[in-house]
Amino acid sequence: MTTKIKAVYDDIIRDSISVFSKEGLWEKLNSGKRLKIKLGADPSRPDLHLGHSVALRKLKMLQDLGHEIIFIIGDFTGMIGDPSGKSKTRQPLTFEQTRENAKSYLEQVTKILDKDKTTIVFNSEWLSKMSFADVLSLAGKYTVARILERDDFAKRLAENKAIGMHEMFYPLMQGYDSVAIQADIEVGGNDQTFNLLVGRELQRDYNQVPQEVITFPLLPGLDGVEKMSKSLDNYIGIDEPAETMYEKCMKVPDNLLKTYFELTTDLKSDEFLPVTDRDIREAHFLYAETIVRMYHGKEAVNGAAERYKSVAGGGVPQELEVITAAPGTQITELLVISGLAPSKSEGGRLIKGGGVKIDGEQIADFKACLNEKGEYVLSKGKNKFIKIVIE
RNA sequence: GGGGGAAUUCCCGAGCGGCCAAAGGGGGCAGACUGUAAAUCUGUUGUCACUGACUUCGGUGGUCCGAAUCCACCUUCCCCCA
Repeated sequence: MTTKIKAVYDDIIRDSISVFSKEGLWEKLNSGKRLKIKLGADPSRPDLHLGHSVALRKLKMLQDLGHEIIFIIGDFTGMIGDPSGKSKTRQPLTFEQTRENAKSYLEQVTKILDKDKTTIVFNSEWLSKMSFADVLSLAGKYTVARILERDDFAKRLAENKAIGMHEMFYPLMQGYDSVAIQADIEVGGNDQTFNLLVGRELQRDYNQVPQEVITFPLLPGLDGVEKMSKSLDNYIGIDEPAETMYEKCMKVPDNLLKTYFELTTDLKSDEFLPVTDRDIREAHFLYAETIVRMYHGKEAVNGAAERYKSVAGGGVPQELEVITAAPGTQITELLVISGLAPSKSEGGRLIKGGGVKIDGEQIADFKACLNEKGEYVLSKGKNKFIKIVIE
């Protein structure tokens, strides 16, 4: 057992950005106790992607040592709404929505984790019951100066951007979650370091053994600039179809491929480095295969690879979404119906720009219609295809 | 509590009574080139019945033949003083 613990410990130390503290982590892992390992989760619609998988894969290792993973859904904060005031469009979530989201969260998370050793809790359970006196007592444990140390607060202050009072409570609330569930370890992305450390300090204030904090690197997105996120559409979702996954894997920027191998696959460096060094394109194929195998199984790999190669060679994929329409329908309208364009104006622009094809023939006239009955393949750009049936 | 400034299309940011669907940049999309990559170059980036019409410049109401631009009130943010 000890060698197994050592292996997990070494693995975590190697792939994490920082651990507070290493000694504490080592001790707890060897204590023989079933540890409670906390991971905070976004209450809004969760679409987990490879960025999340970095931490999840480590949690799986800890699970295999027998420990319990506790996901805390931040529904209390979710019901209040977005604090930053920047994204005003974000609607506060209802109770039902948060429960619904939690279900889909669990579904996705168990693609990596063991369902039986995973618990989901909602922080409204304890946060909503706190009295004003409780809140003040919590607030009294921290100082304004220390809260302002958090770099995004510091930055916003320096740039004369607004910071809501309640926003200052977010780190405290998140930290209090650790107190409430008596977390032994908390993991998170590197950007969460401050919040995680607040939890550690608050636990001390509430006479608990402070949790060990492990932060993992943020996976850069497919754009190679921002961190991977759903809203920036630079992600590879762990729930996506094999074909989509394969295609997206091929789009990982060359200079990030090694990082992707390291953070999101089980391949050892001596398995992928020779390939990335020799032929980066070859390495992309290896990466795509590896990822598809991890999330869809071995059987899915060939189909996805074939589809990719066929489309890359200018071919049309076999299975397409089918749209039916009446004779005489304008192509711009078909673009909108099929979701290839957000509006007919945009569809018209695409046609004028030469980006729209019917059965491989570029469309020149943006007023063109499909008049004859039959089946057509409508395509936008190089890799968006829809089958149109006119009847 | 007092005084001063600001809010523009996905983002940043120009515009300060007609020539404004609104400069420029970023980002997005498409075309060329390619490895369905990067870099580069080109086009495009409110909607529709597309050489025209309609809706947009924080909100509401007003002035004017005409308002993103002027006035009033409201909302939000920033700065200075207390």
